[in-house]
Amino acid sequence: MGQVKSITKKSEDISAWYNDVIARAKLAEHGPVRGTMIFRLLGFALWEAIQKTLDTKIKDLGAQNAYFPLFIPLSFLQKEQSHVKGFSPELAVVTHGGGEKLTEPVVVRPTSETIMYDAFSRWIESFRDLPLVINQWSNVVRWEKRPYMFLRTTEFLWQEGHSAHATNEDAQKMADGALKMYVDFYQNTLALYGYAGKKSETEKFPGADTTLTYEILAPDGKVIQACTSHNLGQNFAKVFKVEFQNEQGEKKLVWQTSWGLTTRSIGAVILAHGDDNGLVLPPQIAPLQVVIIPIISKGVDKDAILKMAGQAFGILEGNNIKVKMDDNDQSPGWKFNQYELEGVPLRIEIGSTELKDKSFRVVRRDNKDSFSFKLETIGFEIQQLLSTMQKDLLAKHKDFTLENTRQADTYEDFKKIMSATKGFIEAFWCEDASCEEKIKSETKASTRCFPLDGIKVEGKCIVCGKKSTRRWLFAQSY
RNA sequence: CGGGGCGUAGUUCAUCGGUAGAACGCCCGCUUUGGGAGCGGGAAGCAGCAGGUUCAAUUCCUGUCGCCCCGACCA
Repeated sequence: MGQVKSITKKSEDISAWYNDVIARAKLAEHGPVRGTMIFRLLGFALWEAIQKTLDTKIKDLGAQNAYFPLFIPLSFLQKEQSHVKGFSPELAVVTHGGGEKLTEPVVVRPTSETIMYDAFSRWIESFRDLPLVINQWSNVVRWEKRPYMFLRTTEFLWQEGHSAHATNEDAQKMADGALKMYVDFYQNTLALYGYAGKKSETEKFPGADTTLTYEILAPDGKVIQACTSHNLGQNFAKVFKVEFQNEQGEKKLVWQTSWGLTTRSIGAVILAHGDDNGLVLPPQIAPLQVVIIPIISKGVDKDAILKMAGQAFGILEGNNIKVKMDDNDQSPGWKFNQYELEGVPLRIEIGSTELKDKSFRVVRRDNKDSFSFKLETIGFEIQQLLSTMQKDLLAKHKDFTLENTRQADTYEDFKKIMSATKGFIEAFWCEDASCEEKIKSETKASTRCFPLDGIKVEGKCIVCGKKSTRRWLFAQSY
């Protein structure tokens, strides 16, 4: 029996488990420069699947794709004060090019508001040019002090949507719409439950009036900011002079939004759904949904088994299911482990037993439930099972999230929860930055958001006791 | 930038003053195939880099670079 080092148990050390899964499932590896990441085949296939689904939704929102340059003049970033203040600590700055010192340093984009809106100011002239909704798929660089695979890398891939509108109401609708799109995507495609809400003043995007977010809970009780959607107001419009003439012929500044989702989403999927055997992929984004494993032992009709496997393959492929037949000569046990590691949602086994009663043994990746299907119905049954599994994964993550969302009415309770189970805490906060800072430095928990569906109630700030009108969500973040 | 750890085969590590070894992986052959199969053969290394000590350095010392983990920053 060959010895294969198994991955660290998720419950033992989630960080080691996470790194093991990424390495063993060949999702990614570290690049030679700190904080950079090589997306290997499976890791990039996941990103492609995300892109494919999300790109359609983005276009349904009314956006069109474009591409803006990687290099931005430093002066562009400096135009919006809070923007440059927010980003300057993590900028990669190019000072030399072609062997010569550049007259003006250029930065590698940390985000593209500035370079896009410089162009917008030329593109937009009339109210007839509005709304302008542009999306770009790109990489950005933010020099991270403490990188972490997928969740926090110096270079990451994302989509960034940017829009300009005639009114603040239109801009807010856009920001709301983008967030709704992300929530739908996370829940129905990535099977990840979370809280949608508004960021606090200190947590919002540098340069935004308001920032919307979707916050996802990982198994260790820490929280992942899964996306952002900003109402930028006229902050950038002012400095980049993005103006239009309205019906009355008056010059007006546009109202803008920007919104993004990154490769961090892959990290969230790994963390939330994975188990001791490796990845568990929601069927909707699994690059491979079903693997067929013929099991050929001596004394059985190999050709008959392969024929059966081929029939199932044909039917599934005809049903647009992403299916693969693995008739390589590794042992069945090796294959079982391998595909479980890679998170393939369903596996079909065909051996002597199945050949005898003309059935297919089907095993679910997430809970190991097994089924026996006949050839006549296998297409339908597998379709059903994939959709059931998709829903079950979301339900499971929702249950987990709700179980780990607690209310704390005193700072003592708050501290207790944060040092024990962690997770989300709903607590009253006066919305004063100093109380927020105190909580953060003492408990590592920051405000994650004020939930969109949060209700207004009377309460007292858990730190200072001042009047508060609503409960905010707090958590430690990744 | 603070605290800790580590740089040796593709990977994970062992060796320890006398210039290298295991496991897994990989390649070839035969035998196998219901939870990481067996046997035989094989390829694979300027021991991160630069100095120093020494007859001799992967090993000891100094420096340097890089990476990983833990804190402050962040999608």
